Amino acid sequence: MIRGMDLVGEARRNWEQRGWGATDAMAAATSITRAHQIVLGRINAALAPLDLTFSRYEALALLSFARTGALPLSRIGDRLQVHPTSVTSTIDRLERDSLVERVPHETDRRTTLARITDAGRRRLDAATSVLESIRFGMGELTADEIADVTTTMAHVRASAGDDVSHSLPADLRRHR
Amino acid sequence: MIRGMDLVGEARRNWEQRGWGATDAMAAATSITRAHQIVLGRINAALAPLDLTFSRYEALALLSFARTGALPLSRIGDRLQVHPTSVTSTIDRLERDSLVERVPHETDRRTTLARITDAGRRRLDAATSVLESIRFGMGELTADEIADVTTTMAHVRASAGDDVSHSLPADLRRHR
DNA sequence: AGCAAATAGTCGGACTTCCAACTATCGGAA
DNA sequence: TTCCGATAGTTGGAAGTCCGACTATTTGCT
Repeated sequence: MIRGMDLVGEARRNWEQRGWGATDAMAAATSITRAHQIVLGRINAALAPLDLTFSRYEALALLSFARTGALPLSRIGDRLQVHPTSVTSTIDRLERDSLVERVPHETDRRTTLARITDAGRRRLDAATSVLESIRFGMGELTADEIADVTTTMAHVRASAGDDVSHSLPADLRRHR
Repeated sequence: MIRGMDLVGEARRNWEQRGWGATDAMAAATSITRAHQIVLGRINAALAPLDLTFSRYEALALLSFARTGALPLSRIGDRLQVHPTSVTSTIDRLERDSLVERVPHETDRRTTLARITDAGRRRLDAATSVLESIRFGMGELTADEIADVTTTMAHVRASAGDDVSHSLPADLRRHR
């Protein structure tokens, strides 16, 4: 499928022609943007039939990992690195579909917990199967190329203060 | 700045613990998402004082590269790989600030051209300086790491049919 | 104890992006 | 020449993200 001219190459050409700087950084940023668009698009397209989006899927998965199946909204925001208001709207949407429910915190009356429901767990399992089958949008990349993506993005993430010590595939972690 | 636990590593741990598959692909997709969030966040923060966003900046830059400073909206959508409605809203916003103006096509009455104004060019130049100074959100990455980002993302883009033949930094293109 | 600072969540607003549907126009084939 | 399908752009609606502001609670320092 020939879907497009070389967006990044085109930008690079124009950039150099105009004598602007930081060309390689521009190309890198543009590449990340485009790759993100591709991967997210594939994932969301695959999840659409299940009436889920990637962000809602992520929240659902996070809750499913909690021992009690519930977490304070603030912890969801921390883990997913999104703004508190984004968590509110994500949980609103999940709650509307009865995949999650809000329950008050036992002792701290400020906090609200989101708890995954049985329907939520079923939906999550179905969604996970779908995402596994499309390899989370990574297309036809080889295992090495996929490992490369994680490694390279770890550099970017590290530059923003993210801990990346356990991000890499097991093989890489062992050999380096 | 210690800004976060290892989001990807945490996901990976939970994944394996649950016996789910495609773990490396999941980690890669999550890594791209997070890296994109970081880079875009830095870029938009840097552009905010100029009352621009990255998408509006991209449109402005694209127009500035056209000989006449004008392009049909549809061509903007093609080049930037966004939906026609996104172009409409982006150009609406730029036009509101008089950085761009809509002009009718000479012969085809269906098409509308967006033309960058002098104010638009001035704003673009200022924005470009700012983005160069923050290296397009690539943080403290070395030149090699930045080149790596473009190369690795090219694999992902190629898997979606993107032409990536001119995307890589000049050095790499020559040696491969 | 008492009050200021920090924390938790929500609301309204701005922006971007996509989809579906609709209008207008162009263009090629019968 | 006519007509139907393709193309161009807009509008309305749904989602997601962030910010600023605001309420309610909790915590900690004096």
